[in-house]
Amino acid sequence: MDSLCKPLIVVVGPTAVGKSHMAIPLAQALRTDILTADSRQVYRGMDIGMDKPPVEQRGGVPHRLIDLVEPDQPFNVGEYRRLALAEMARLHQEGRVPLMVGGTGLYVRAIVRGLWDGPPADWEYRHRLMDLARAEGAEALYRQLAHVDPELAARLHPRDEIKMIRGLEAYYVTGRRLSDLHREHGFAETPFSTLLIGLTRDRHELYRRIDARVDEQLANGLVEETRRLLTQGYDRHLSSMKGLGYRQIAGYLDGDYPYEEAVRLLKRDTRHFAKRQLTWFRKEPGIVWIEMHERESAEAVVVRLMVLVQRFLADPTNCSSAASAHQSAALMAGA
RNA sequence: GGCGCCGUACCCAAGUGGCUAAGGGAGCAGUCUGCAAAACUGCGAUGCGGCGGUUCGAACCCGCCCGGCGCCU
Repeated sequence: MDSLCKPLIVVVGPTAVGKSHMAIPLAQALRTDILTADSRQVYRGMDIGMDKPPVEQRGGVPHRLIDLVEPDQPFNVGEYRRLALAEMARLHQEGRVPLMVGGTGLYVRAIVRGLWDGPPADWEYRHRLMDLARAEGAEALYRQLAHVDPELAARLHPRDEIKMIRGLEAYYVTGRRLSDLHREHGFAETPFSTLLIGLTRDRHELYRRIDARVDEQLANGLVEETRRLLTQGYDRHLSSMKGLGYRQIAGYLDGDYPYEEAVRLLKRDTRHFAKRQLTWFRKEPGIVWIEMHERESAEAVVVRLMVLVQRFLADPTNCSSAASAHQSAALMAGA
């Protein structure tokens, strides 16, 4: 079993571009599940803010890799990858092509190009480093890192605590330099035969959609959801609560600023996020881009997606198993 | 038509004769291998409504013109 017999279809794009909307008919046609690649939808009870499509809008398509942990439980790429690989193995076993959909670039990359097989987070050690940074400033971390891994230190900004801590942690746990370990891995794995589709649209149009979606989230009860989470004891410094929506609304609920300001900040921060996603995906190799327009119907975009998918499945170098041929036929009939 | 106030970047705005025209907002560009919706980094005026003048030197003073606002007729 080499990667050539493990096809994978991935749909990426910035938030609010319309990924879910496009993915559901595609999943239906492929008779497969949607594997969400979203670092935020893994938290249970965080629905409105994380834009999980409500069950009644999922068209009967099972959504995997969401609602995995409580908001105060740690989660990370490694965990995601383990669970995602298990889901994909299952689907391949059943002769189906997994359809991954999401906006977390790192998670997608860890699936498509693999992940350095390093140690998981050592939180005890991290907290020690965080305390050090708080007491003596980030420069203290930088000095340590420059000592054990000068190459990594040279590449990081002296204020970038998170990445400096990871570098120190890797050295602490493995005794080797993270810069060496990364170089050895190089994101060079090819575990799957992948079709990577990127959805994009005009920036102004995207920003308009973001503004509109934030208004929708608020109308759907984002404030109440945030209040509920805070009441349940999930406080603002949790990684999950620092996600878009909860962070800004919690600020309002705590009296840091008025409601209107929270809304303004949420819209702005979501625009910034979408921009960063585009920056990430822009340099990710192998993405086939589909530019969406307001004037074009969702159905028309789905047809364009289907054409790419059909061509991919029909290519015998990707996978010529009977199952996928069957899927391909179903797709043709549906399109 | 007369008088007064104002005109500095996409927006707000400091500067009222002498270092390279503050600052904020918005925006743009980027980094990323186990917290990634996080975290972190970089970037706007050879120019102050326009044209002349005064001065060694003008966003700043003077004149005319253009535009905006207010009051008067």
